[in-house]
Amino acid sequence: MHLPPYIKSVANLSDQTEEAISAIFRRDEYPKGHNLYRQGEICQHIYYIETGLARVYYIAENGKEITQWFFADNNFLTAVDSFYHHKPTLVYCELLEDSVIYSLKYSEMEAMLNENHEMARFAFHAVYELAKKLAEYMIAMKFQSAEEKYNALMKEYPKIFQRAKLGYIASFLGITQETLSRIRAGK
Amino acid sequence: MHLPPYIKSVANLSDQTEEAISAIFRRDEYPKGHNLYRQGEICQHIYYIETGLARVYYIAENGKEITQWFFADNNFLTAVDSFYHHKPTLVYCELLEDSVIYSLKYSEMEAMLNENHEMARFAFHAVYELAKKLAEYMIAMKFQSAEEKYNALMKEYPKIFQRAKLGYIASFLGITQETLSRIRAGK
DNA sequence: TCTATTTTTTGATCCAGATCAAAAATTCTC
DNA sequence: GAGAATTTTTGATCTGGATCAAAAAATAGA
Repeated sequence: MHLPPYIKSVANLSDQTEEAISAIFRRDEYPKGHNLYRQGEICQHIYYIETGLARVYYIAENGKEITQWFFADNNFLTAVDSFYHHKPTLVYCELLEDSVIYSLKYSEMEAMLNENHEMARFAFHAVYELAKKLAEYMIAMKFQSAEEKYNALMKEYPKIFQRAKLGYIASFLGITQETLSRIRAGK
Repeated sequence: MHLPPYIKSVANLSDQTEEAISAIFRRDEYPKGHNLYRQGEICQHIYYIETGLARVYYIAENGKEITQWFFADNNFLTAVDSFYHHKPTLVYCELLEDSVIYSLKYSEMEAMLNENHEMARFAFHAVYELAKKLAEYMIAMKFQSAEEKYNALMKEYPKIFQRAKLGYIASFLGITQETLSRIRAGK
């Protein structure tokens, strides 16, 4: 993997550390439909999506799949609590496209954390990226009408409609697929 | 400040580092109504609430205050993006009770990050706590009826009704105050 | 290319919760 | 402790979006 340049600079990493971090990431190509992790499993890795699209979802009490969010190219991704505390995760993560995924095992990261403080700074950054995304999403989604949410998503990430199916996007927005379909048709 | 014991152990900090971290936190007592930060400002600190209650909110387009979330005793709190990237924050943070607040300036933390890798691990942990809280909240709030959200909040944090006013709690839950009042009355 | 399967759209109905308005209760302030 | 200000409750009405059902369109498999 090559670390996104802005991380290197913001986290103030030396060339050497960047090299070390890049080296312990493992590169994989997975097909569409592959699960990075499943509910009940312990998520042992932090992932970085070079290309592709992942969907994080959970199963509600009524049995429906509710999309929690999407992660596209150049994003870090993990089941935060599971990863950090080695507890079973509540959510699934499924790839919606053939994807190139870099992964870093927690145990290896921890080992480097102990001997290299720049590595800790990197870890800080990766979790920060997740937290930021969550906070933005929360503000965006609360108290907006279905149509406003749709417009916000279109503005921020119009390609999502070519990359994920309607039902997934609808549950991400917290509305039904039928409503999303109607909004899109402009009625 | 005394660091919560579980952080010391999970983040695997030495007594010495715990001491150092505790030492650079500043202790303040603020009255109810004080703002830890305001929209448009750069949030320069990471806060830890020893006792008290804070409300993070933003102003929607219609001028209404929308509560994003609450932070009570023994929680870390900051405007993630602003803190990390020194950008103006979009939200306000207001104390709803007289509170004892510990704060740590980013610049000081950064300095320690450079000379002490355990400090970086602590920073990682603090941001992790925020991310976890966000993720849990998101799952809890999506696709639940007003009453389910109310029940979930009551279960998780019943004291909130003695500590924050109804309107704040309602906008936290994404419903109106009137609806919350009716649910509470059991109709 | 034809068929089967999945996904999206459209239609009709209905209800949870919003909105607007005003009364009741609680909390400040001097 | 009386009056003012704030907060909560209650009432009446209305609507955005859910639900259920089925047709149309798109995609995939052989």
